[in-house]
Amino acid sequence: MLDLAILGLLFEQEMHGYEIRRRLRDELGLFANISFGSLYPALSRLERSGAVTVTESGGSATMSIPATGSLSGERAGLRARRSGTTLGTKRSRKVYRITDQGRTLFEQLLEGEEPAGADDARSFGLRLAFARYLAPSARLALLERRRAQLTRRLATDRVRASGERLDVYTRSLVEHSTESTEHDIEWLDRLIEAERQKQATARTEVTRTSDSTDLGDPLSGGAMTSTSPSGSS
Amino acid sequence: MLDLAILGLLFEQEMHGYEIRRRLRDELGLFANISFGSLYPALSRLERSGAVTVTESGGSATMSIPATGSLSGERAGLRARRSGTTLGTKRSRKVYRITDQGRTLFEQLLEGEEPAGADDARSFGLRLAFARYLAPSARLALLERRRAQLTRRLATDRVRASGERLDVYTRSLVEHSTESTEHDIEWLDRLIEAERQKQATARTEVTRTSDSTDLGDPLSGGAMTSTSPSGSS
DNA sequence: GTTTCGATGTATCAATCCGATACATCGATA
DNA sequence: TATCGATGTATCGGATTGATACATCGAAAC
Repeated sequence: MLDLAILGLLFEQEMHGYEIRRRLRDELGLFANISFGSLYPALSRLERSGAVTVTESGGSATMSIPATGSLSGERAGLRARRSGTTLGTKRSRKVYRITDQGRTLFEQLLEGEEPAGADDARSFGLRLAFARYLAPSARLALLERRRAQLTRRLATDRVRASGERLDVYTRSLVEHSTESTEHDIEWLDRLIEAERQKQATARTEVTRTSDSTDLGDPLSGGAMTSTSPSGSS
Repeated sequence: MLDLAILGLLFEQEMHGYEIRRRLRDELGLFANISFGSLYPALSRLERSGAVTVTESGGSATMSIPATGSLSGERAGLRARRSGTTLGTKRSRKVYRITDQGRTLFEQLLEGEEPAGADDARSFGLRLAFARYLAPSARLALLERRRAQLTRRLATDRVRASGERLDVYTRSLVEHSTESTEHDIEWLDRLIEAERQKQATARTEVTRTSDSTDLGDPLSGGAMTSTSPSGSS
């Protein structure tokens, strides 16, 4: 979940941890205040699995990681920075760069089924924020999966609202929740419609190209059309 | 967080774990599918802290807990039920009952400051679902705290929306999020207005009673007026 | 000039929550 | 009588949070 967000940000440019947090907060809006207690362990996970590489910025040249500990000793890195790397350059920071393996993982996570669980809104919002990396058909599938999910929720919400034994506040809560879900579905319908439109015009313009199936490289198709703002809202 | 939900449900009647989950899902709607991996540990916590007492239903009389382990051995309870309590009565279930200490804790949690963090919507929704247990002034304060919270969010969202460098999908996401927040604020304004109205009429009807400050027993005042539905939505 | 303060930057910890899984019983239906 | 789904309690690993710690840098205050 958080891995997807990190890889998505690193997809276009390398970054250090603090900036990942900042851009998650300022640009995405999801993860209003992502905790460092999740961010740094997530970066460690991704590094261990080979999805990203880390470069210790603090020297002048592109020196590789000084191999001292790096994850064996918890506070070893701190000592090392205090004693050795205080050569008056810049502040010590770790710059993360995505690998080819990381790109593959990113695409798998992005296309994979989203969890139906508690914070589905976050999960969907995150995927939508990176929807430009999806193939048009996968993008449409994402929107329609979300629509179906909200429709199911609406059904159960209506059942709950018809359950009489609710006090004023709980009832207002359920009713407002229902309205919000309806609002979300209308928004999704607009997105789906715009997406269908875009795909139709793209098909007639190109007439016929490498369009057989949506498999293969999920990039190329989606990233190109993302810079053409046509819709209104 | 979950403790508040559990204590709120147990406030009116005793229940066993499975039913707590069911009512959390069917009535509140929050905690769409609360996990047993959080529910049972939470019940254990509450029992350890003395907020609830547990009664092993499975015998005919109101026998107390058989004192065997109860939390020393992890799988001891399972063995005990298999060997000893298979006396052909009912299914083994643990009925939880709130204590006076638990009621005090519930009121503290309900009136306490809600976290400004990630899932503030859940936190607020949960408190609103139990708002009938709050004193009128505390109820109003809850609504206005939430309103201020959403107003702050709206401000940062607008800043984010004015940041140009957003692709189509992210921009749509931010705009929809802003609209939803505005919708929420309008809803809160209706609730606040209704609450003010209710308090005003209550004051003129009673003319003068034990109304000095809202301290003391948070019950009594709130629970009485909850059964008088006057507003529309 | 120096102290203080807030932003930048990395990192850990305890507590909590979730999803998956296991096990067992009950009632109904095949 | 076998099977299946609902009921019921429980644990485990993994992910996330909020709090906290520590350190450096630039600028404003004194």
